[in-house]
Amino acid sequence: MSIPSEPNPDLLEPVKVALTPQQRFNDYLQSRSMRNTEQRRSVLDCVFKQHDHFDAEQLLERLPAKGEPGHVSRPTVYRTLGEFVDAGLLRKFVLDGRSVYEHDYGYPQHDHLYCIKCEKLIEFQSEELLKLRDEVANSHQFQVRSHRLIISGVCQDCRKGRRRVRRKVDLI
Amino acid sequence: MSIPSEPNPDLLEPVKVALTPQQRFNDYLQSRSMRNTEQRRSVLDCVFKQHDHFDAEQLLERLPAKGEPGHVSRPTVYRTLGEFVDAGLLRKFVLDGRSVYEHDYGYPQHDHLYCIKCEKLIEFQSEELLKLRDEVANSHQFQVRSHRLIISGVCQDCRKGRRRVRRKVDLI
DNA sequence: TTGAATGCAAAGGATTTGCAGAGGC
DNA sequence: GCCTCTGCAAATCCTTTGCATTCAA
Repeated sequence: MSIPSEPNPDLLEPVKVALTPQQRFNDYLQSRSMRNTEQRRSVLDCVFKQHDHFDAEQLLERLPAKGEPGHVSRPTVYRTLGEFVDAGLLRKFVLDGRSVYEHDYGYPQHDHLYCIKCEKLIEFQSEELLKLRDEVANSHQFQVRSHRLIISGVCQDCRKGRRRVRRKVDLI
Repeated sequence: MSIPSEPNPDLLEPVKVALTPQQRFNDYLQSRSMRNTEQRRSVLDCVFKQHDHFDAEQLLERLPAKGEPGHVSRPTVYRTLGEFVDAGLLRKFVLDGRSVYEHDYGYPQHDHLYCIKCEKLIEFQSEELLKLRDEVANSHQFQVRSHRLIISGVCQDCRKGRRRVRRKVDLI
């Protein structure tokens, strides 16, 4: 399953979708006469096995090691992640100099709080923000395609916990 | 002068500040026993001569060429930009894989519309956004340090003008 | 069979670093 | 004079690319 069934207060409600990510990706491949390879299947399974944010490096560590079945090389991981973004399965954004990916398909639009101490990403949804975004765009005759809001600061846990680590430069 | 005096509808109203960027940077240097070098002066003048967004490459092109007085090497430009960010003179954010800088000192908080066609950045201010940001943070017991909102799309000029260029991946 | 996909090694672009010499204070 | 700064060259990090080989359809 692609969507965790355990209730988790940190996760937003999944959106109802007709197809599994696998089925949707198959459609995407067929529509472009691309091939359903073992590597693409392996990466897709790995990506949708857990719901979290990850970068290419983390995905590589999570995939089977070299020599194991299901192993995928670094260039292919990068290529495949780009395909998932194109296919609408993943969204990509940049944090601290590297690309971070998150589930898009079957998951609602949202934005993030980013803890500069523990680097945790906390998701939140805001209708109001969308309205505000569209109003601003309208007033500039600007046609919106997407937006990205990241609020940086210190999360609840890190405020309570050990002393705060000060960084020289914000990461966003 | 650091703040342009010509009225420009695309610029927000400058904030009243007691010191010039030069004076403020001198204070910063002295407070850290850092030195007021010709290179730092040259970069500072260049950066505050015009109000716009720029990256390290563009700044290098704008600075005097190698051999000319006021020339600054690439590593020093990078080092100096970091100091300006620390000193609160500049803000930095990442767009399309490179770091972009803009005036912070003497300039009000704002966010951006980003045209994915002509790569223009349009500034806007929204009290409402700040309120919304603080509400969201509050509800997560999150201590805000900063935020970054970029709305991507197509600007007025590019909508009217020539046909739109489609990109494979959004840049934010 | 045949074009698409993979893995390797190598390139790429932006940024950073080690270090010897230059230069503020 | 001391200690910071600079410039150079080289390294680093993340990501992409060229190309011969492998493989799905």
